[in-house]
Amino acid sequence: MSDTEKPKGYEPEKIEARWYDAWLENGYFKPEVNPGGKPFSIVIPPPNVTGSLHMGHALNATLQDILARWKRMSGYKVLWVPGTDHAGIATQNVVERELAKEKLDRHQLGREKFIERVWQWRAEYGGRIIYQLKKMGASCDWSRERFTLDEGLNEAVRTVFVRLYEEGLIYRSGRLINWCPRCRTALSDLEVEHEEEQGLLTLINYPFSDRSGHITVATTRPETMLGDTAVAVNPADERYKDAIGKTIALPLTCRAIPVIADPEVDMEFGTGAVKVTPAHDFNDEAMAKRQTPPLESIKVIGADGKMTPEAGAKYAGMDRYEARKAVVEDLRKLGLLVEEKKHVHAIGHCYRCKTVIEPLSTPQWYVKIAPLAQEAMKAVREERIRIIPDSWNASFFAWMENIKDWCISRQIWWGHRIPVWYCEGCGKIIVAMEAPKTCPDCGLVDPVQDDDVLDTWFSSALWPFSTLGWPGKNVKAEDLLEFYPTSVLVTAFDILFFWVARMMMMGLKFMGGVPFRDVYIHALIRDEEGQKMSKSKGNVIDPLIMIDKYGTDAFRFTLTAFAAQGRDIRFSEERVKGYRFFINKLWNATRFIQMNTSDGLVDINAGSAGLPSRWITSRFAAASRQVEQSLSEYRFNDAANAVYHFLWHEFCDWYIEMAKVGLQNENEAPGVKACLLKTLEGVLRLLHPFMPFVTEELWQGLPNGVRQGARHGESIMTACFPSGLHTDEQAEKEMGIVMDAVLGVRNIRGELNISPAAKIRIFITGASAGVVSVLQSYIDYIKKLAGASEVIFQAEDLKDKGAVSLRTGFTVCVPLEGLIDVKGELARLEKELKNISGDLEFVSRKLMNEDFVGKAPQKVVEKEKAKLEDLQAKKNGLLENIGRLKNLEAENG
RNA sequence: GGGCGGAUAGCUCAGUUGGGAGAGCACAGCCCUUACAAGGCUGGGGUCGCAGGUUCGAACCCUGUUCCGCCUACCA
Repeated sequence: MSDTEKPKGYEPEKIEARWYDAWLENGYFKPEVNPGGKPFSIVIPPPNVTGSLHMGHALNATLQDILARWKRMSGYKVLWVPGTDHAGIATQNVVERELAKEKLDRHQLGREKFIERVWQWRAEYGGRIIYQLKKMGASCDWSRERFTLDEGLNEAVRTVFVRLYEEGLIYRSGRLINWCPRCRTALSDLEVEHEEEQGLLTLINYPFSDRSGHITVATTRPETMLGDTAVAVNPADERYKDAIGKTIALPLTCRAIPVIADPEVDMEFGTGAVKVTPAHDFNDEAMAKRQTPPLESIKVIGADGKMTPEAGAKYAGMDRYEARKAVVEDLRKLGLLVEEKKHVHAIGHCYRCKTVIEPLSTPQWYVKIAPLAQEAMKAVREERIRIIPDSWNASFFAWMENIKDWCISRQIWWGHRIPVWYCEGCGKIIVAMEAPKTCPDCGLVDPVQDDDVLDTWFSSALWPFSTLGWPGKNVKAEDLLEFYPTSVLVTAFDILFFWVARMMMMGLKFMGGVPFRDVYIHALIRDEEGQKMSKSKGNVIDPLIMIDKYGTDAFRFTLTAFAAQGRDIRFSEERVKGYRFFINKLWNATRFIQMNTSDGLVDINAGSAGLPSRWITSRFAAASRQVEQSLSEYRFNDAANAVYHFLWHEFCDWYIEMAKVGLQNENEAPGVKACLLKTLEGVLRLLHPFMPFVTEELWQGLPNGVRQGARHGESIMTACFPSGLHTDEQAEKEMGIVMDAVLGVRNIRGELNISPAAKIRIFITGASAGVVSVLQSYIDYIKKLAGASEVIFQAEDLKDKGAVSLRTGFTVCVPLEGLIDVKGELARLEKELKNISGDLEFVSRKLMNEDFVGKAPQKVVEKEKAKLEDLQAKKNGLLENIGRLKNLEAENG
């Protein structure tokens, strides 16, 4: 597009669409674009196939893309592996809901048909989130896209399972697990969400069998009393000393249960006597095991959350909550109910469907986790893995140190089938990569495979190496050699334990080395009130709507500028608007430069660079260093702010304004044009990782020969990232003097409301020869930026009546020939005097303090001394001028 | 119960080895100065939650405390 056609405003929808496909077609997302570079790799946290892009994904993808693009531009061989997660329970739930609409359930359909349905569903809707990631500009290598249920990943899963089993790190147990009666599956500890709820503590009298009275127990779950097999008291509890060993006639049943002693019983809580239901409570189960002989376990609640026949004919078939009411009512009728008091306690819920969890005894597979956790902790302790920000280390270690064995079997159909077979003849358990034809022990044919599938996180734990081809028969195993370990994992803290810790364990175990060097934990995005976004609260902001309204680049930049470490993000649409304006600024700066450089040939190496050009070049160097430094420390917001400030407040506010002067000057113009183009080209490259689309669009519009950063191909994506540039202290110092003079005049204008249209004369006094020489050289710039008709240097003694501004090393005076508002100016100067006097007093008191002068570093003392001098000079100047104005006021009566 | 994080301008937030506090937005004043009014210039505004301590010097380090949020935990 030529500059004459370039619209005045930036219109994202017109330009963002066309670049992504071009990048993709040219293979720029593949590591092969930098064949000789050092590898830099990231695996994406695979979003659920069921999902659609939310704010968390958007932030996550943006940060990864910034790193990927930055490293790619810096010459690294970058691989960003994308993919999705099969999300067992969540996906199965979705498809089951679809079936329900057809008045079907999965059992009617049968396992095979049901799985087919899920794959069908996945084919239809599973691509949505991928499309959305592309819309975000994610530079993933889509040719390497993976799915956690891929053939290759399945091979990895089976391999890991078999090896862990053979090493005794996977075992089967029938102990209590967390059971979701709605999903009808076991859950790991992590998949249970605890929430404080107002409940009831029910006190019940349990009569002794010998009719010698009763013992009162307290419970939050009265219905489980039908499965009680003991009442426990603390052996040290004087109140119940005589009760130990007695027998209780368990109400509503015809069973007798003993009173036992257990040191874990809290004497302070409730009545100090606790009913023991080993089949439905984790504590009670442990207590039952401690007894000799172990207590009996009676299951009164089934997998469906309904009472079993063992609960007694009356209650069998009742829902557990219905049974609770019935039990309490029946006890009341028997006169055994003492009271029900309000009681706040934490209740576990299924993280997928929020149903209250039921501890249930069913055979499940577990990973013996402690040995694996040890290795992961060691890796973090030895800094082979860095967690950033490191405040997460504490949480990580706290969790890892108390970690319990991981229940990995799930009673659902959608997932990796457990590679275990049972011989129906001899009961032999066969764990193998492939289905065995016969039982190795008894020779019976066709052992039956375990019905269950593995926890989704089991396959996710292998993601950093399974996606790269491990164990590698028919996949690109060379990726594994080249890109493992990955460079950094970018994720939010809510899956630190679910996923990150488990990847560490599996990576260390099976690859013999860490899966990633850095873990960058980014913020969670909340709404403007600081609430977690959730569909039920209705406060969800859809990233795609933001993109439609403001463009991907503005949206990405907002997320980046918000992404300070260690803090959650309160998202605000206003900020997105602000950053759209920023892009507009860039757009128009480019427009200006193109308008001024399109007149024939521009020699990019032309001219000797004047002070403003040397200055902006130096500032660009500083900005790019800041960006690079910040990115290397994952300080994304600092990086974004550095480039924002440079582009807007240094390049646009100062340099472009000064360039307008330089362009008028025949001698300077070629150099200024070259500098404008070079700086613009550089800042586009600096900005590209943050806002890929607009930078590509504008960069492509630059004249040939300017795009010097292009490494190969013709895209900013593969151009060099600005690096290793040097600042120019001398230029910055001199420019500082010029800017100081301009700011002085502007201050006077602003404060005295002098119209910008009014051209004024400026006097400069009290300047050293050096300062005069600098100001003299750039007099045209000062005139332009300060709106002056004339700049006059005068030795001393201002006879003109005017407004003054005391600068560092000189004074600016604007004579107003009679138009001056004496009172206004007097007020202005007195305000200034007050400020300066305050500062001066503080500094001089500091310097009079012997301790300060003696103990503070020399550098700090010197700085304070210089400050004192400057303030003193300004104060004197102010006093002098205030005196003159007062005389003037008196003369005028 | 344990742990972590936050409390800084009206709002949202920066503040990286402790050297008298910054940005964006909002606000006020003056300007359509031909890149941009989605803009320019100028300005007002904070006892850095509270109380102690360390230090020549504390938003920053230490102790205590209040409020808010989160994670974690088998007190029935």
